[in-house]
Amino acid sequence: MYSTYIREFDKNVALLEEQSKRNPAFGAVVREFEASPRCANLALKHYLLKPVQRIPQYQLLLTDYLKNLSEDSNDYKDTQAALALVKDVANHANDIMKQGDNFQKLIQVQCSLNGHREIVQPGRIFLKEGILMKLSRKVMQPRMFFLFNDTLLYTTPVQSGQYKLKNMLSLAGMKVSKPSQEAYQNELNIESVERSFILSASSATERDEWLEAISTAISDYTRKKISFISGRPPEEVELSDSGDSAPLGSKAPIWIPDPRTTMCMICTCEFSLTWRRHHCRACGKVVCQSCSSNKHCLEYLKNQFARVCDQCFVVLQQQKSEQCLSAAVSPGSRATFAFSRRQKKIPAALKEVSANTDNSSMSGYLQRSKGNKKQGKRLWFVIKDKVLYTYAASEDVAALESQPLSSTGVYASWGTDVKNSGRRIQIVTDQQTGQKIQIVTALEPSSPGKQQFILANADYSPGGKVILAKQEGSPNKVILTTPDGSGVNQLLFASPELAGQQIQFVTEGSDQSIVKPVVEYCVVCGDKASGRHYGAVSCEGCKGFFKRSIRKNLVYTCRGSGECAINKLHRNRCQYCRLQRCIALGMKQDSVQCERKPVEVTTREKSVNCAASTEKIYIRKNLCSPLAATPTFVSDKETASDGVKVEDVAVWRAKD
Amino acid sequence: MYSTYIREFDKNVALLEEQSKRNPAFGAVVREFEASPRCANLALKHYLLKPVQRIPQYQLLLTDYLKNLSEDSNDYKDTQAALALVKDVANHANDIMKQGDNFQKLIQVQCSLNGHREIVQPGRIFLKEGILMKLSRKVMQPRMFFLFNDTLLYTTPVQSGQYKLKNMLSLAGMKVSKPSQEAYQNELNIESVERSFILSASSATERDEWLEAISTAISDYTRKKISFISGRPPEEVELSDSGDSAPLGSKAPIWIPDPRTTMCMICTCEFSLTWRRHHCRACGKVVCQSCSSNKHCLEYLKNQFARVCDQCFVVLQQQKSEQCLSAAVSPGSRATFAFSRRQKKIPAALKEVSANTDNSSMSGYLQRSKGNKKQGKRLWFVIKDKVLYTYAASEDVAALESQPLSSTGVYASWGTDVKNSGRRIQIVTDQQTGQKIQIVTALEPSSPGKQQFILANADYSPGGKVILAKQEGSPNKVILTTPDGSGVNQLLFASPELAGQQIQFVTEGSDQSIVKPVVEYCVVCGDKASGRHYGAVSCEGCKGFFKRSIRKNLVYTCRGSGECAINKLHRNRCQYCRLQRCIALGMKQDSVQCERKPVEVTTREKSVNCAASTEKIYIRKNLCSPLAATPTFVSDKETASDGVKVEDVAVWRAKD
DNA sequence: TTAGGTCACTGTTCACA
DNA sequence: TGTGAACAGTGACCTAA
Repeated sequence: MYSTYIREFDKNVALLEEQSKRNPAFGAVVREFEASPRCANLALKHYLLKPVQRIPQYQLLLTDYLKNLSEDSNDYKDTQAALALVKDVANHANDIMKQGDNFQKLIQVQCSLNGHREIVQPGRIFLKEGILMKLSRKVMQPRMFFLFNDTLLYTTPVQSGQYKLKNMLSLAGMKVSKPSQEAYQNELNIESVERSFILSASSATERDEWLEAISTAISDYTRKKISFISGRPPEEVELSDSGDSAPLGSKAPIWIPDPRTTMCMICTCEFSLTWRRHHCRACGKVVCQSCSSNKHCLEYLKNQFARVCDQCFVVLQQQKSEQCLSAAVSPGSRATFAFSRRQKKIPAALKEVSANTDNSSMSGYLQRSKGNKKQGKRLWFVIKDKVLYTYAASEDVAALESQPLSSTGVYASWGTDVKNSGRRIQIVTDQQTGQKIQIVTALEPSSPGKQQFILANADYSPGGKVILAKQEGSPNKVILTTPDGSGVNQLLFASPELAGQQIQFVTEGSDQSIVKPVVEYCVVCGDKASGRHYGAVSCEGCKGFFKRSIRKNLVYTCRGSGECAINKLHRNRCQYCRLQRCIALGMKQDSVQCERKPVEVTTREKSVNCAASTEKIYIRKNLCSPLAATPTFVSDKETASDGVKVEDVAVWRAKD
Repeated sequence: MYSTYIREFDKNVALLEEQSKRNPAFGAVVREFEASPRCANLALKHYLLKPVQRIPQYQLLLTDYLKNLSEDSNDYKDTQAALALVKDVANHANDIMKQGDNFQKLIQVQCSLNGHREIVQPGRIFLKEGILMKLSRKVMQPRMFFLFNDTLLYTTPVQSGQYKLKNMLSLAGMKVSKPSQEAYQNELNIESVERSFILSASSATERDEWLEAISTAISDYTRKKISFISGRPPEEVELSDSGDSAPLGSKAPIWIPDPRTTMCMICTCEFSLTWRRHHCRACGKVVCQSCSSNKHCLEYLKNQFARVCDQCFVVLQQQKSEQCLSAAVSPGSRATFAFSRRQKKIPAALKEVSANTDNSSMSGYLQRSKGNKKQGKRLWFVIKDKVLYTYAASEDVAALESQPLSSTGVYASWGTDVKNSGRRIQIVTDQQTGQKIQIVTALEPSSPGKQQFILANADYSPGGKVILAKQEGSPNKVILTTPDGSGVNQLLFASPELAGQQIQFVTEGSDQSIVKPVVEYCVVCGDKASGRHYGAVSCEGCKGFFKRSIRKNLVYTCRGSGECAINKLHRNRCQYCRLQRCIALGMKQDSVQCERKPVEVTTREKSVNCAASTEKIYIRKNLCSPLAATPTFVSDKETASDGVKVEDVAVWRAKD
């Protein structure tokens, strides 16, 4: 059914279009349907294509899923089995498709031969046909040849479209060759067990094509025959790929905007909504948002940042990293970096540069990780003249200026591995603004029992320096001094474990009154609570969840038995149980107020705009192409040469 | 090659044998060879069979090997892979073999049909052929039938082995059946889209065979078609229409939680994220959010509301509507309703019931449309004993109780079309709680210049009734009386325009000198006042609001038409109207003093803000967002629009 | 009395997933 | 489009002018 569907797709889409035109009422209904929200701005044709896309999509998805699945996972085996199944189906469909075409051709050949000869044979594949002139006794006679994977039919044209079979030449033992004399550039020799002849094509090109086709067929056939009889596998053929050695991003990509696909070319996810479609600015592929969450500077864009797909991102990072190392050798040069939004640590490359170059500047997005929090805000970092600046976004660079470090009201945070790294970048945040950040140089501990860090000011003036010192025996305390000793403060940790995290600066006198952090935990999920919300001590997450649930009057269902564990990690797994727990633990529905914003006209407006965008037109327009029908399958070279782009389509091979 | 080899095997072995006999010398060589030690006493044909045996043999060996291999073994994975490979090959060969036979058959059929018809189609499988007698006008005529997996060919025999194609009957929509009368045991009926006939087989057995074959083919085809189109695996259960007459929702559905599909089973949209997957609680189908936007009470859930798909929703509504009408006929029974979330008007059914039944109760979600506002909040309404209650959600029903109408502190609101409808449901809100709502019956104006409405109490006792009357000439005034005349109140509108909106009840005696009730209420919102603030009796909320607004010199905008109702419940909805009302009702801006604490230790940051507060800084994060951009605010500098985060810089100005 | 301030607890926002 | 960290607004309660 799958292959039949594909086979008839062209015809059916054409029919739909024709009828839509011919019958205005019908056309209107179709358009109306397409305009309905459920169509998500896609044309009906598009949905007709869905069943075709499904199988390759499943295969890709499962492959990808399996790749990311640990072998211990419960799903692993099932996924493997599923993949095998889908592959089977895909292969089967592919086989059927190919065989369908092939059989059709075989039948056609068989019918065009005078006298019933069984040309149709399982395993026989049609390869090429054409008229060649047979040279005999200086007389040229037209002969029709049909090349199959196991045999060459030698026939004489008799009447329009009919041929008389003269010989079935087995490819076993056949030889083809050019004439020894270069002058006969249209000729080729065929020697077979049954008979041999000299043939002339209409052109040198045609001759070469025949030569190529026949000799390939012979060698394939021979190889298979040998392997079949001997039981050994045939020798591997090298798959050479012509390497384009230009670095990625140096040239504008040839966009691959196949409008027919609604699939991300990396993860194969469906993006029914146009806004989820993106182009990788490096390779041009159509990708979804999550497969192109990174930006990278691209050479051809004058090192401006642009969305790239995850695959290109890795390559680009690698390229830049290499560039950067060479930049590090020659100080004064400028390198620009991009880091993944999800990147949590300072990349090695950045460390490298900052250690080696004194005057060079660099910048990039980094995650600020504060204390023991997993993830901080993504900020734009600039290192310039030993000062590290951060900005909310790269565009802010001009707007903000660095300010000298103040010794009061300052929070310092560092990683737990500080003591291991003699000299590394540290970030100190001005508590008041939360914005300006100065570079801190951590010095080698001057004595074994003492750790010391210098918070340096931008101008490195003595007045701007602050020394953080830690002493053995008092794990909760860190001394904060200015180099001239004018100001001495104590750093009091709530507990020794916090040493590696966050420290609060208090003045000398307030030693006794240790700031006790009253950390409360969410009664629903155990996450850190942000206060009492709707009647229960809870975290921001559960607060928001409860509010949304009540506001929208949502009713959830549990996929399990209504006993799902709700904890920080799994609270999002079951909304039903989470809400149950919220209510059970005292959250009051009455406490949720109604929305403050009464009107939400804007969303409608937005969607209208969206619908009017070019992308919709784009999709439709291109679907009209007659080629649109045969996308998912690339059965063999001839189909591919028909103009279907191979790259953007799921390709798999049938085994022979 | 494998399959070709198998195909030809018999022929070749026969050939070998024949030639051995016919040509004694050849026979002798063969025998000699077979006698040689290398043949190990096996005949040549045994060795010819080897290549055929090889694949199944490999499969058996590998299966056995794997069985005896521990999973830790190095070979385990390789063996698994090898086995998969060999199985593939075997299956492939098998397929090819089968298909070969099938194609041969298809070709044969095609050739036996007069006129070239493309019978050979990939995926088409030959199933059965034979002559059946066609009964028409009591004349029996022989007809040749060819059954395929997707179609039934209906042909007339013309000459030896040739047939004339009369119809290609698609199996889609075809039905076969036995005649109703048992006497016709050789007959069967075929009904198809194209045509139908009564056929007679040569025997009861043959008839049954045909019946079986065709019906199996039909169900297979239908199943495949459904599964192909829907992307779901075919259901195990027969798709018979045999009416399961139990009403929808009376039983828990058999869930159809097929994890493989990413498609909504109604609109076939793709949902790549699991949260978009829903189950219809009535039929169990996996559906998307938009195809299950409605909830309906389900019998098996004790009439609790649960998400149902759009299809079920329609059916359930229909069911309920029928139930309800019968309920209306027999008062005292209870009917429960559900209305679409998007439904904005009271459904006809609800009106019907409320008009006809006195004691029946009903409930459902309705949009409350107030005054000239387009859309209000969606609330759960319950009509019980002529009283209309509203709740935020259906779950609240148990939590709230109706309270008798109080004549003090009550706001009434009605639609502007009141005078046009002689009798309709009106809603009166208790200002204090904003929750309890009583039914109001609007009576036909007793006299042209007089409008009268009755606010009925829950028990319909005379004491509970209040009559609202409006008189020509005094648009700002509405008389409020009890039927017995014991209490007469005046309804004073702030202005005539408010007539359709909000009215405040004051007691009769307070006409001239308004008697202050013990409890004072905020003139702005009607909440309990905490005293006189900035010149007006107001609550803490409005006090604080006014203070903040003046201090920060905030300018708000109304998203409506500047006539938002300001009451306790909704005062936060529109800051613009709230402030307007504050000013209109006498709050003096001059009474707001400057901030008292200019900050000491706490913050340098705050002092910055404070200094700027004279310049009236207001921070709005979402200024960048096009949605939030409101015309009243003017950003101070052009730099702000440059993509710089505006939060730190934006200055908001009053428009005048 | 009626200003002011405080801060727990509402609300909304939006990057991210 | 749900989530939740972050931030903005509200108002009950308190102090003090």
